[in-house]
Amino acid sequence: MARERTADGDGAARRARRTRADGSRPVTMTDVAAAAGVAQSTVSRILNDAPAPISVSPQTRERVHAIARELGYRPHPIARALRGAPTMLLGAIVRDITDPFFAGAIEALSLECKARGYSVVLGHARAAADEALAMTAVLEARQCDAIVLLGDFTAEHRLVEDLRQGHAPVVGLWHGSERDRPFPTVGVDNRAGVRAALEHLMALGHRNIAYVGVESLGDMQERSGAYMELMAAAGGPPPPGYVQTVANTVLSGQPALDAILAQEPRATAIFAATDTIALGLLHAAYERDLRIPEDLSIVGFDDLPMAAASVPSLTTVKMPIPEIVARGVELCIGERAWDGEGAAPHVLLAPSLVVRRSTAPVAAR
Amino acid sequence: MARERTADGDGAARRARRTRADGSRPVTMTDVAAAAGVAQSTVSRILNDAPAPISVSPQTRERVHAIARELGYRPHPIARALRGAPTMLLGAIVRDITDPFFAGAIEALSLECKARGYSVVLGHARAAADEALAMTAVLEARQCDAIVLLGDFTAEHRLVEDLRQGHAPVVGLWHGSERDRPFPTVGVDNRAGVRAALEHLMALGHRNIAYVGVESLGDMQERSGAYMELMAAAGGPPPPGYVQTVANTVLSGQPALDAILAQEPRATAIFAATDTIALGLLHAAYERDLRIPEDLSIVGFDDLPMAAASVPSLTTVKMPIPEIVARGVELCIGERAWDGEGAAPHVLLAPSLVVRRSTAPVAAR
DNA sequence: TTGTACGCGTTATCAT
DNA sequence: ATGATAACGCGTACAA
Repeated sequence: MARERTADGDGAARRARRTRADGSRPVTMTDVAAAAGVAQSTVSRILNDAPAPISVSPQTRERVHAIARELGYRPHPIARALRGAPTMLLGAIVRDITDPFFAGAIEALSLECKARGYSVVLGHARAAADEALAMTAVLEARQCDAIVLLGDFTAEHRLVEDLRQGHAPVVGLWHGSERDRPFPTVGVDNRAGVRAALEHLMALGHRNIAYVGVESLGDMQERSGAYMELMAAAGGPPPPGYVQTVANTVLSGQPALDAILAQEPRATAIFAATDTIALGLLHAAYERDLRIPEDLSIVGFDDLPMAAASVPSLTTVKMPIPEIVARGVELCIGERAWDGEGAAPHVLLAPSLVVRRSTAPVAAR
Repeated sequence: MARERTADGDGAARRARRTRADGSRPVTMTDVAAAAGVAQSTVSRILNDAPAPISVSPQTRERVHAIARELGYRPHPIARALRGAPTMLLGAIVRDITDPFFAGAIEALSLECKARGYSVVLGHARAAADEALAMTAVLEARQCDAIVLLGDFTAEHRLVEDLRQGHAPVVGLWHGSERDRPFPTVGVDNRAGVRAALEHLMALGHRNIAYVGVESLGDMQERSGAYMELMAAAGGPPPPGYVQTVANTVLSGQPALDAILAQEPRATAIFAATDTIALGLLHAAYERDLRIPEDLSIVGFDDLPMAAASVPSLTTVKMPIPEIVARGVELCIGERAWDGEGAAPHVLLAPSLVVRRSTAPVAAR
């Protein structure tokens, strides 16, 4: 019942916020002022290092500082925020926290924010039904100074619409390449990445290159599109069975591999849309007693940390995560954030190929 | 310069908070009240579903609701919070976001919080020097209703002290098993996990079981302690070279493996303190042309998602992450949160062994 | 050099 | 059934 829930939450919070073990309550500026025998405004000025016309008696200044320390005064960020100060909070809405790729992105985001004195608030919008919650929980919150979208949310019209009506700057990372962007966007040049991967395989003599894609928008669609185009340009389009589309899980490796190997001519290499898929393929191949790279070459995309330590280590397209995150953060809370004038910027960063041990020249038959 | 930084942040925030593309400002209750021709307090009551003696004219109620919707009114969480409402924010301080284990924990935490209507604020305290920052950034913030420590922070005295002086309930997950806990703690029964792993190996005939530990406190120390004890109890203590202590990275696998294999009698199995280490060992063994599990059995700890998809899949001790997180959350923001009376609860959950394909009977010589 | 007073957007307690 | 009003903790013009 709504009533009960409210009462409960309120009570718990009140207890948490206003009392502690010894029954005391948080020390406010007023408390410090009273103890020091000065006005609250004086305390405010002293503790904030006198912004405007510097003027404080060294004596009272020292006294106030001492008392504040002694009383264990701590500023109340919420009161500050209410006054218009930045909350130093950056909201991150991520489609799937489970995805190790986004885990890495969150890590990078957290680091970048930390360097700027910001903290990260996490939110999800996994299922479509969750839009509302994500919206009300994090976004509706004008308590974030800015919001970063991690992944492609172009299909979440409601969320995007809500965001643009909000009052915080928004930036989308890996948010696909739609035409009319309501906010700045930073992503990777998928086409360049796919080209690098395919050229690498072709230089090794591979012609029968299959593809395992992921059922999603944005990046994933761009990658499969680039694969189709580049394959068509280099000797004709691949047979239909060469293209598999699966969920982005390591477990998808097995069915995808089975389907591809059932196809003639037999593929000598597989390009996976993500490292997660590629690692799943490695595992599936092992379970089938297929040797990598002797019997089959595999290339991934992302360069997850695990890609360097798999068996065998994975040749992959390295995603410039830190750079993308840095650009994105700069665009929403940086000194040169987008001012909302004109078209929203769309930054595309270049990936690079990392050759490891999951690829080899095509076997002489 | 402090001055410049303040001015900058303030300006950006003011711009972000108070204006948007069309130059308008957020719609407040006062705005709605004015438009509806009623008092602001009336709007408050209506929009909050009349907490006390229910009494609102259906007409005005409907009108206010309509106008609020039309104007796009959204409550201001900060103002609410200032009034004592819970922020519905839970602070998570994690030692190392890079660690996939904690990434999984954060995921679980995020899910658990979401179910309760909370959002997660991320903070780190990687290096000791960062304590202060973590403190001021997230904690100093009474803006969190509660704080969850992810990992062992017993050595961070300053942080812990700061926390206990704070006004938000704190709970430590995987926080080690020190004596005097200033706050509730939830963790895993490391000894039981180690025992399960070693008994599994011994049942397979292994006697020469080496150990790769991680240089850290809490859980890691408990695991190495349990290993030493259990080995001693089952046939005498292992030779010194059998115990390696490394950083918790996949890259640590190679040096650890080299060191262990240089030891006589040659180990037939290795127990790794974490899956990250175990996966690194898998990789290192592959690079050395060692077959797993034929030449060497390997057991990990944690059961990371990747453990099921490695080559070969990894036998490991499954960490009950969701359960631990759920208990922890319950202890700080749940209905039955610790009331601060008496000793802080210390909950220990049991892990379970997951047998996969990285372990096999010791080879007949 | 320091104190007074007001407002940020809410909620809650009085009156009416 | 609804309107005025006082906090919440802080920053800051303005007055002294």
